[in-house]
Amino acid sequence: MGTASPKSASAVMQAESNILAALEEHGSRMTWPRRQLARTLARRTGSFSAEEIVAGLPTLGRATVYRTLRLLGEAGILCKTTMPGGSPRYSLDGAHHHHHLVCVGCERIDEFRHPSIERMLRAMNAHIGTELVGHRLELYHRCDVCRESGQGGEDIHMHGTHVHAH
Amino acid sequence: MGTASPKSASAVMQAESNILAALEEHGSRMTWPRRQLARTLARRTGSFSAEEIVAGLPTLGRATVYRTLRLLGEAGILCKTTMPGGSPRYSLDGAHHHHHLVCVGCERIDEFRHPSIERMLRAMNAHIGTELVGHRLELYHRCDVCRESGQGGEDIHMHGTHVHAH
DNA sequence: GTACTGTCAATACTCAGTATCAATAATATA
DNA sequence: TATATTATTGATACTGAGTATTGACAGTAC
Repeated sequence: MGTASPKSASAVMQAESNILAALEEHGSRMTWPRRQLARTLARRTGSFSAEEIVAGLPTLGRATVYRTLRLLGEAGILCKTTMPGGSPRYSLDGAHHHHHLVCVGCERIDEFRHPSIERMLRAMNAHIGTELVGHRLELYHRCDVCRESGQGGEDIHMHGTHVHAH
Repeated sequence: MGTASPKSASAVMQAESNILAALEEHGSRMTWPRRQLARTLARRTGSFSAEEIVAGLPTLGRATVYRTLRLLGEAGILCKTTMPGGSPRYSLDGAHHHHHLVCVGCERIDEFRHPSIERMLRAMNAHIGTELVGHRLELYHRCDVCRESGQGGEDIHMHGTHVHAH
């Protein structure tokens, strides 16, 4: 389900131009702060918090970082996901419609698609009598790396956040 | 899918003793603030925010309200759900394992279960190679009442929050 | 009734953003 | 190229949703 190793130089460049292209298509101006952000995000693997990005780019204003992250979300190239405990994490998006597989150990976020999900949604659409307008689905797991190394304690509090344990 | 009308007196009493029983079973002391909270929550229909409850019980401290809501979550009788825009809503829980159907108009939250969901989860468990530890699934819709009355604009921003439009 | 310990209210704090706004920079146009 | 237009920026203050702390107090066990 993808590697945990750092991105190759070409993958980083690819990611960077994807981000810039998304901004372009979204009709946004190409500014120095946005280029900085694109460079920084393109290098990242896994997920990250907004504050990590803020801290890594001290020359940019907090508001600018948050604004641009929102922009990239609207441009469809960045996703905001919620950890079981409730804290938000961002990750770069690849494909179109997908859901997130979140490791509760290392907070790595992978995308997945599966026909069983679409099938389930169709069944639900028929089951409830009304017009479905959206859905949110996240699966939490412990990835191979984390299981082997014992990362990410068992004491994930999932209560009160409507995350169901299996 | 349930009525939007206020609860009957007996339903309120039932809900209230359910809450108190859950606290009891959870090993918590029976105090005046908790009884107040139980009374208040039992009367509510639909979903509510923590601050609504705080405002409605000015004799209780903010922290007490939040603590007790968390407690009730742990006791398995209250669920915290997230609206598409990200704001949290609480609702009293009935059955055991269920998911939430959230109306984006009136913020009413209903519970549902459906075999297609469990089937989907089993399929996903087989599909990904790792140990699933939890999931979060919410379906957003516009309920009949809201559709007829045109409640809840079309301008629900779902971007950047990883809520997928249908 | 006394001790023990859970719970309380008040307060200050954190985290994750958003609103405001004057200054500035990117693009469009002449 | 110069100028006009408008988007964007960074600083700052603010909000919403909670959590941590603490000394006072109240439930329960004995």
